[in-house]
Amino acid sequence: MAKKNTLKYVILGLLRQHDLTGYDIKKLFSCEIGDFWNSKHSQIYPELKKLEEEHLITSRMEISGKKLEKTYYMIKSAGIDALDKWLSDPLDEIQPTRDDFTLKLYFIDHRHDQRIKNLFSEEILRHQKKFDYLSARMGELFSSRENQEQNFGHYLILKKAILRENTQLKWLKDEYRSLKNN
Amino acid sequence: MAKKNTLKYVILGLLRQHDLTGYDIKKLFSCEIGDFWNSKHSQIYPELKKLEEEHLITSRMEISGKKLEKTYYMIKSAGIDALDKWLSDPLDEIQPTRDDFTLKLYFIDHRHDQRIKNLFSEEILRHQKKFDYLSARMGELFSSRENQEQNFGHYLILKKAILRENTQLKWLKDEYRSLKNN
DNA sequence: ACGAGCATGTAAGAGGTTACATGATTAT
DNA sequence: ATAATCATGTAACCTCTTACATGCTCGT
Repeated sequence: MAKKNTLKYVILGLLRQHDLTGYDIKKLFSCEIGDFWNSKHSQIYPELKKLEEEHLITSRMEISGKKLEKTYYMIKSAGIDALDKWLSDPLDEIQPTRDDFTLKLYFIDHRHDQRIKNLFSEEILRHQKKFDYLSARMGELFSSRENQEQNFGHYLILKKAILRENTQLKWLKDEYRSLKNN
Repeated sequence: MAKKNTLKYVILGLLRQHDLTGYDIKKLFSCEIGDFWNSKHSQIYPELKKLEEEHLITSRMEISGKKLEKTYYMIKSAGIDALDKWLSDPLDEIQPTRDDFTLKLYFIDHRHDQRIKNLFSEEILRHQKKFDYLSARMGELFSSRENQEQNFGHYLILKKAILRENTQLKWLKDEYRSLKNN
């Protein structure tokens, strides 16, 4: 997973839409963007400084209240170029999921091992929660046809994520049911 | 992704099935296990030594041919205990996919951007290849009911992976078609 | 006044990739 | 013979998480 600096392009992509502070970027990762990317603030702030040194973005200071300094970052044309270049690069190899449900399940050999049922019930809860969240966001963001056209990529990936969760939940529930009928 | 040392448990899980060399483990990551885990040999060999120092595994030497030394690792009972404990631990939070197709798509706003079509056609090829591979493995490994029962977890995760690829491919092809009808 | 959240940063160390390195075996 | 693959290892470097650290603002 190391060595690609994808965070760089995630930041550039977000900054192309709006000027943002590091804190704003962090918050975006806890909403539906969190479905496909996440980074801690301790990684975001240094990366922003690095991008500024590379002249891909600039910053401006704003004072909020009496003295709280907020640093807004803005993309520069070199940043847009770098982003566009990345978007046109061929895709990498598909990465392994590294999902711990799958991993653990793989190492349980016997159908009647109780731990399989435990894994499934935990996994169903996790994915139900995610499915509900994503569905709600779809309603909030893209109930109008206009919004779908305006942020078409975002609309597509949200649709894809919901389909994924839906399919997986259905499968999990089916298998869980047949596990109970031993 | 840092900080969980999942590789440790992957290795323990594999060694519980058979004694293996580091090279064997690496090879397993390029077959269907690669769908959910991968590590380079430069990470595997040191990890094996670390696990041996922790007394979770031991090793034995074998000579292949005239002088090629192969180090087979074997799991110890402390290793089995560690593995079992991990299997019973609650699952982590769902991790973001960090998949670059999704990421790139998110940053393309306009329906008519040519790059969307490029992304989809690349992605379709990637997943078609994966789907074909996984389906073939399913046929090889689990055509008999007996094998399904013997490695039940493996059977389930392979089934899950195939369902995932199938659903995704269908979605990709549908969207691709409607993109072409602008 | 106080607590929740806003806002930004650094340091240490674990996890992971790339590149460098070497030598043996097997199939053609 | 020679190329592909078997087999093992280290060093440098990047990515990412965890933990430590600090101060401000807004709502109640």
